[in-house]
Amino acid sequence: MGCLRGKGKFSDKVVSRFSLYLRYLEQVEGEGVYLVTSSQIAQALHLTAAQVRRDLSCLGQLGLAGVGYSVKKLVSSLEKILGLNKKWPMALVGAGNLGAALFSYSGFRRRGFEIIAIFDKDPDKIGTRWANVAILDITRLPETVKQKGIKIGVIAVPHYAAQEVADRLVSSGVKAILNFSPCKIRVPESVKLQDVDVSTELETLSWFLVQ
Amino acid sequence: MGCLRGKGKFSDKVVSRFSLYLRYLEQVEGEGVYLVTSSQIAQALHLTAAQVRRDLSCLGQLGLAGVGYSVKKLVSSLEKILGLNKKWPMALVGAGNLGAALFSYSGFRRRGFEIIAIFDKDPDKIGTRWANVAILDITRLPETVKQKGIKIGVIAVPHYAAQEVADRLVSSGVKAILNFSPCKIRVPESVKLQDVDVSTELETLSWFLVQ
DNA sequence: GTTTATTTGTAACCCTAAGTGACATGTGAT
DNA sequence: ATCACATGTCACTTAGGGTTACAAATAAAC
Repeated sequence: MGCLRGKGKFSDKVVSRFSLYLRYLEQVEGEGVYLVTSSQIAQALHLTAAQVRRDLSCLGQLGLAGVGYSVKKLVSSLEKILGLNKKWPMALVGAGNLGAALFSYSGFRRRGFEIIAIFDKDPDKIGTRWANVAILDITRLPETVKQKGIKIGVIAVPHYAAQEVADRLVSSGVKAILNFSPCKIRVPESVKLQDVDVSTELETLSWFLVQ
Repeated sequence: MGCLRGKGKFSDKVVSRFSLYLRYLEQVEGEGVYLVTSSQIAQALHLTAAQVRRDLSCLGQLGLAGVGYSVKKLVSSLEKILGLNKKWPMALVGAGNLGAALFSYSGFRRRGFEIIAIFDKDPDKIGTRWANVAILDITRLPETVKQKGIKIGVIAVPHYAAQEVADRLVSSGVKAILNFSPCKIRVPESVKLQDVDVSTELETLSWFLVQ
């Protein structure tokens, strides 16, 4: 099939491998490596060389036949296609245990992802602060999202509230949602939804163990 | 294809839908519903009725033609097949930010999953406690895992340490691993590995937004 | 008792997407 | 000029998931 050159939609699988390639390449770049071959990448990530080449061909003609790929070129191409050369302010909805966990996890920030607004509907929480981010009433979501140009929403509320929160986020203009609540929510085609369902992952493990 | 009856390995997709079915069924059970049809389940979870039936047929002949399924029966069958009628003590490796987030997230405990041992290699952390779980030196992992019969390990260390931690967990007798580090680790066939790669999920969102 | 309206369980089929193999093309070294 | 090597891509294979369709089973209606 190959990938449509330039712009276009490749599958989520390919995109998530981009993410892996980038991490590997940044690592070897840190070790002073300037050139890699598809086989080296493949071996490190447990893939086949052909697959690596086909994935990377989506980025354009970056490789040099008989030589390999410039690490620097690959890194910058991947960062660009993944949008990691930008800042991504995010809105977190749900200031419970899980929300706190996500907020305190600094792994986000490394790549330009930062929670700059927090919403809840518990009056006890509203008005308090985490670090220097105020927890606002959920009704303030639309204005805040619009004013700060937030494009990514993070849902960390109980399952019964998840769909309603998603609807609010969408109608406020959010274009991508990371959903940590353990339920299937519905969003329009134009909005990208990504689920992180740790409960289900754990239950899959548990299932495996009782077999 | 269908599912091998009684015991056997169905695909991860099916198992993760089991998890969804169970959540839905527990919800309607709480609303006092005793009987559901495959179409009702399908509608609630945005699936087709045929798929629901085929999934549920993996559990045995639980439905009654012309009537539907007993909610109670389904719930107990699903809990049994998912191993949720058991306690699952877990070992957490990595007492950093992410580890703390996971530990404090109480969503785990609801289903019998509980972190009862924490390991790190930072001398400043070793010896301190979170709630009433002591943080132990990573070298104490094998004995603890064996002694407490831990079957599930949770990896929350930086990527460069992940493979080594996985190897330690495996050689200590852990049979299932939940990996939060953003890298592909290798484990033997006999060990079940589940990845939760939030960074990659975020980067997928970011990619979508720049398209 | 018979018929009708449902609903399950499953066999057969379809179909897409994902990965692999293979090869022509291009590159640098000898 | 030749050789060894690596890329980019076409075509093929494959596996797996999902859907359609239907026979068997059940309950209600008449």
